[in-house]
Amino acid sequence: MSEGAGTGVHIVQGYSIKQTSELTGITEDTIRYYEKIGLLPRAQRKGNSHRIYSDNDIETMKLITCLKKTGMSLDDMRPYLDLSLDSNLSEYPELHEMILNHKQKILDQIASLQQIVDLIDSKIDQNYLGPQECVLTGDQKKMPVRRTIR
Amino acid sequence: MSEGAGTGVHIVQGYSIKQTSELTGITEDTIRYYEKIGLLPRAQRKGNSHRIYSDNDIETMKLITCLKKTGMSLDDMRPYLDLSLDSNLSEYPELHEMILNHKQKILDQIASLQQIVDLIDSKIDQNYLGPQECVLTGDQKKMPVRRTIR
DNA sequence: AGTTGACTTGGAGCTGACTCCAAGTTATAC
DNA sequence: GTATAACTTGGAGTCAGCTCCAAGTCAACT
Repeated sequence: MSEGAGTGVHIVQGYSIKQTSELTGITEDTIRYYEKIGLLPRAQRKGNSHRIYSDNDIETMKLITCLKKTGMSLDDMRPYLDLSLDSNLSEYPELHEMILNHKQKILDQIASLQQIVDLIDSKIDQNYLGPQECVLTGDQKKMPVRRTIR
Repeated sequence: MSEGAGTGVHIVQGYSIKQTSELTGITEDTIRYYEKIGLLPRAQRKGNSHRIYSDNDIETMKLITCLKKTGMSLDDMRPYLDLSLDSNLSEYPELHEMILNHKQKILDQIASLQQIVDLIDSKIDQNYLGPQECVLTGDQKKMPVRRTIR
C-alpha cells in the first residue's frame, strides 16, 4: 500500500502529495493552494511533475495546522514558518521583534480564552457575579485593514 | 456632542447605533449585519425606524467581540449569547453539555497557544530542543456545525 | 421651504481560505 | 496499446464575515 511494495523497488526518498496529505491531515488541494500562495515553498518535483515532500516539509505543515488552531491567518504565520526553517533568529532583529510582538498577542489571546472559561465556569456554578468584561489590552484586532487605494 | 446637549432634553433611554458603535468598537454596518443574520435580536426602534440599544445589548456585543478574539465563528457563539441573556443554564441540559464541550475545546486551544509561546521562547533562547509537535487532542477543528437550535 | 445629518433598507462587492473541476501528462497494469 | 490511477495546471465557485453604496425617510435647524 505504501512505498517498497511490488518488485520494482522505488526508493523515492520522500512522500507523495497523497501520503503527505494523510500524514498531515491537510488535503492535497490545500497543500497545492498553500504552495500557490507561497505559504509553502515550491515543492521539489520528481520526473517532470509530481511533488515530493520531506519530513521537514511535513513538520512545517503540521506547524501550519497548529498555528491555524490558534486562529492565526495564513499571512500572519509566514514569519513563524521562516522561523521554523531558519534557526538563526537573532540575525534578523526585525523578525525577532515581530515574533515578540506576536507572542504578546498570543498571551493576550490566552487571557481572553481564560476569561471565557471563567465565564462558563461561573455560569455553570450558578455563582455568576455579573459580567466581568473581556478586558484585554485595548483593541488588538488584526491590524488596520489598509485598503490602500481604490 | 452626546445626549442631553442643547435645549430640547431628549431622554431617549438607550443608545443610538452610532453611540453603540463607539461604545463597543463594532461598526454600525457590522451591528446591522449581526442583526440581519440573527446573531443579535431585532433591536428596538424609536419613532418608526432608528434602533436603540440598552446597556445589556452593549454587553452582548462586547461578548461577541471577546468570543471573536478567541477565533470562534459567529455561528458557534450563538449558544454563548443565549447563555448571556438567560441565566438558567441547568434547565437546558443539551446546551449545558454543549457548553462544557466548548469549554474543553477552549482549554485545548489554550494549550495549543501555550505551545506556540513555548516554541517562540525556545527559539529566542537559542535553546531549541527540536520540534515538539502541536500534540493536542486529536482533530478538533470546528465542531459539527449544529444548526438545529433557533 | 430647503438643507443637513443621522438614520433606514436592500443589495452588491470584497477578502481569506479553501474546494472543486476540466483538461492534460505520465507510469504502471493488464 | 489501451485503460487506470496518480498526479499536474489554471481557473472557477463557495462560504463566512464583513464593507460599501444608493436611495429613501424623518426630525431639526435656518
